[in-house]
Amino acid sequence: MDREAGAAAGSPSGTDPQGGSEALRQERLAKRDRLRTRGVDPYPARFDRTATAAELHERHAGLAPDTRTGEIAAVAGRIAAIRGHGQLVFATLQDASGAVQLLVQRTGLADAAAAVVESWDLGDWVGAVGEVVTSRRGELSVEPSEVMMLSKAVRPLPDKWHGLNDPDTRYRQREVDLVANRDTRRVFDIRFAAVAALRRAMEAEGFVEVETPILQPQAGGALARPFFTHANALDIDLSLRIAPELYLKRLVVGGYERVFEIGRNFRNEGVDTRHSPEFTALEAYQAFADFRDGMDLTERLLVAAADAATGRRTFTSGERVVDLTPPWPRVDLLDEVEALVGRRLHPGDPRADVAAVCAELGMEVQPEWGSGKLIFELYDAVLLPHITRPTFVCGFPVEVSPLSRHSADDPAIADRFELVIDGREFVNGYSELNVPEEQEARFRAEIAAAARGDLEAHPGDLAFVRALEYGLPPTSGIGIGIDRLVMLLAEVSSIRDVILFPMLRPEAGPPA
RNA sequence: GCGCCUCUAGCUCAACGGCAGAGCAACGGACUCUUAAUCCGCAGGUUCCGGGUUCGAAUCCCGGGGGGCGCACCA
Repeated sequence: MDREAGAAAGSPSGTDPQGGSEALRQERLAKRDRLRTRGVDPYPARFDRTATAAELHERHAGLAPDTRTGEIAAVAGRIAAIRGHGQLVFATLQDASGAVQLLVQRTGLADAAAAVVESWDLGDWVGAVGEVVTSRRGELSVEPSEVMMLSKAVRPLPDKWHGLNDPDTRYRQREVDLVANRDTRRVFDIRFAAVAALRRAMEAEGFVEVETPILQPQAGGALARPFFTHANALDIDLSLRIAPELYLKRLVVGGYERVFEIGRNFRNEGVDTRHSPEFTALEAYQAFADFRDGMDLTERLLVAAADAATGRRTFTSGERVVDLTPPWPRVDLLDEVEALVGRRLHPGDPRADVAAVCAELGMEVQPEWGSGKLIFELYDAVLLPHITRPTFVCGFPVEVSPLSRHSADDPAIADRFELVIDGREFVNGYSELNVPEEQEARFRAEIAAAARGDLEAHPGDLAFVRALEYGLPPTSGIGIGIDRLVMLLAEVSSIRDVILFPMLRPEAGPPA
C-alpha cells in the first residue's frame, strides 16, 4: 500500500509528505546505501544501552578537564549537532534524559566504524560504546571505540538553532516539533505528569478507574452536539460520547461506590484556542457525598496535579497571575449576580424582568430561554470572564442543570458548582439527581426544548431512568477539563499546544 | 459561519512593482578539544494554487486552498 501517493502533488505550504527537498533526501539515502554496501545495517534490531545521558552526568558531575574515568558506557540517542575537526569529531547525542557529547577519535576506529561516523547526519539515531572522559574544555564525553547506526534519518530536521516555527507543520508533524522544540516536550511532559498525578490521587482516594462506551446509541450527560458514526454489524447509527456521566452513574447504581474515568469526549462544535472537538475529561462519582464534597475533592486533585507536574502553585496567563493555593473561595451565583446588576434575580422571576436586565447589559438572548437560562447566560457572559483566582461558584438554576439534584432550600436552584479559574470553567460538579421520576420529568422538559429547536437539549435516556429506578445512592459527581488544566499548568494559551495531534484539515484536500 | 493576518530554499527569515537573497542544514575541501566550532569553496526556488493588471508581479487585484488570531457557538 502506498500511503503517500494520494498526497504527493501540489501540497500546500511545504508540508508535502513526499518532501520538497528531494535532493537532501537523496543525499541521505545514498549515505545509507553506502553503509549497506559495506555490510552495515542502517536499521539494526537492537542496541544494548548501559547508560543514559543523565545518568552519566549524575555519576560524573564535576570532573576536571581531560579526565579518563576508565568506565565504559554504551549510549544511544539522536545526533543533535556535529562539530568536525578533521580526525576528531564532536557530536551531541540527545536521548530522552538529556544530552552527552561523543568525542570521536577517528584514527582509533576500525574502518567500518569510521565509515559509520562518516555517514552521520543530524537526526540519525546512533549508538556508541566507549570510555567516559572529559574533554580538554571539561565537557563530559563518551570516547567511542565502537559506533553503530541505529536508524538512519533520510529526512533533514529543522534548523538546530531556530527550531520549527510554522504552526501548521508543528501540529501536523508533531514528531518533528518534539525533536526540534524543547518547549514542546516540556508542555507534554507537564501534561502526562499531571494526568499520572490525578490517577495516583484518585487511587489514593479509593476510586476505581473504569471504562465506559465511547460509541453510544444516544449521547448524553452534557448539553452538546455529538458526532455520528455507523456500526455495520448492527446496522445502527451511533454517537460518539459527549460525556461519560450517565454510564458512570449506572456503575454507582451497580455498587461501584467510587469510580472515575479519564477519557476523550467528542463535541461537534467550534474549534478555537479554548475548544477542541475531542478533549479529555476526568469524571468522578462518589456515593454518599454531595456537591460540597465534590468541591473538596476538586481542590485536592488540582493541587496534587500542579504539585506533581510543576512543583509550583502560581502560574501566569497572559498578564494575569493565578494562584492555586487552597482553600478557594466559594460564592453563590445569585449573590454574585445581585452584586453585579444591583438587584436580586431568581429563576422564579417573570422571564420578561430577567430578560430586561440582560438587555440592559447588551446581551443577545434567545426567545426560548427561560429565566433560569437567562441568569446562567448572564453569569457566563458577564461574570465568569472576570473571575481570575480559583473560585467555586455555587447554586445554578435547575433549568440549566438537568442531571443535578435541586437544593433542599429552593427547588429552582441546583446543588451544583463550577470551578472558575482565569475566566474559564475548569470543573463542573453537582449532587447527582437520583429521584427517577424527577429525572424523567427533566428529560421530558429537554425533549420539549429539542422540539422547539434547541440542538443542545439533553436527549431523554430511558435506560438511565430505568437504572435510577434500581436506586442511585446519594452521589457527588465532578468533571474536570484536563486540557484546560494543562494549559494553565504549562502556561500556554492555545488548546492545540496541549493536544499532541490536534484536529486539522487533511493535508491534501480534494482537487479544487 | 464572519473579520483580520499569513504562506518565499529542508528550517528560520529578508527582498514589498525592477537581477529572488542571507543564516543554519546539505555538498566539496582544511583542521585532534569543539560545544550555535571556525575557515575556504559550491550548490539549492512552481515565491501555496489558478486567473488578471502591467513593459515588467514574490510584491498590486480577483478567485481558490492551508494555517494562525479574533468574534459567534461551546467546556
